[in-house]
Amino acid sequence: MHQDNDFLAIYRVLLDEFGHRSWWPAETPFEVTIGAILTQNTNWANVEAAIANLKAAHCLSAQRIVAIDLKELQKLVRPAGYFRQKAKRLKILSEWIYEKCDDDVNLDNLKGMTLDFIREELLSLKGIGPETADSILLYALHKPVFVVDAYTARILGRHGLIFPDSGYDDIQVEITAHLPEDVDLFCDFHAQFVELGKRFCKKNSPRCEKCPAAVVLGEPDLDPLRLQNSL
DNA sequence: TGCCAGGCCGGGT
DNA sequence: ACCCGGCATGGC
Repeated sequence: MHQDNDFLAIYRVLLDEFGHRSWWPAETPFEVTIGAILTQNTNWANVEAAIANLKAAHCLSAQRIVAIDLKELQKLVRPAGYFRQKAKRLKILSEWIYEKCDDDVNLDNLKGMTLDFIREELLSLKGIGPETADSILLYALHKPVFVVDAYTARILGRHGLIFPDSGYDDIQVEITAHLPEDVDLFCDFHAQFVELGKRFCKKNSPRCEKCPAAVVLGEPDLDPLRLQNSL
């Protein structure tokens, strides 16, 4: 389907194009987890406004999220959209964290647990799916999981590096099978995908003009029928 | 103005 | 096992 080093080749091109992203804007592991919920299907600029509200209300710890009145929490996270759902999801996640962690901001107890255990626990919580769980695992707890998001799937799909009907787990397996298990690489590579997506691979853009990935992958093939036939 | 953004859930086939 | 509607705000 592709050369074994395609993914690393893409990474090198993106790294050269955008530089190290040293990504996920947050000051603490708990703030990462908050952001992972708030950014679900939502522009990061809106998430920033919600986090600023939470910060002003001193709600950037699990204990404070657990304690705050639900209606008040809804008001704080409103700019992030889906505010009723997200307020509930923040409560559920914070209750789980508060029960597991002595330090409800740095989450050191979680860092000592195995990746698979935490992932299963997170996925059992209502409102946490694979991407949110993996974002927490990678960016808050520094566990080696590759985060697959809409940009990643779209970019790889348009370049024919994954099958059109690939699901989240399929894509994750495909990527990690061709990369060294390296937390820093996983962090930066995912950030590069997002940067590339924002600039060149939006949902309804008919063609990725000047897409840097085309240097190693060739021109993107956006015709679904042709793509189907070629696989 | 409508479309999109760093998803996930629940109910129906 | 898929497919789909609902969830919601703010920026271009």
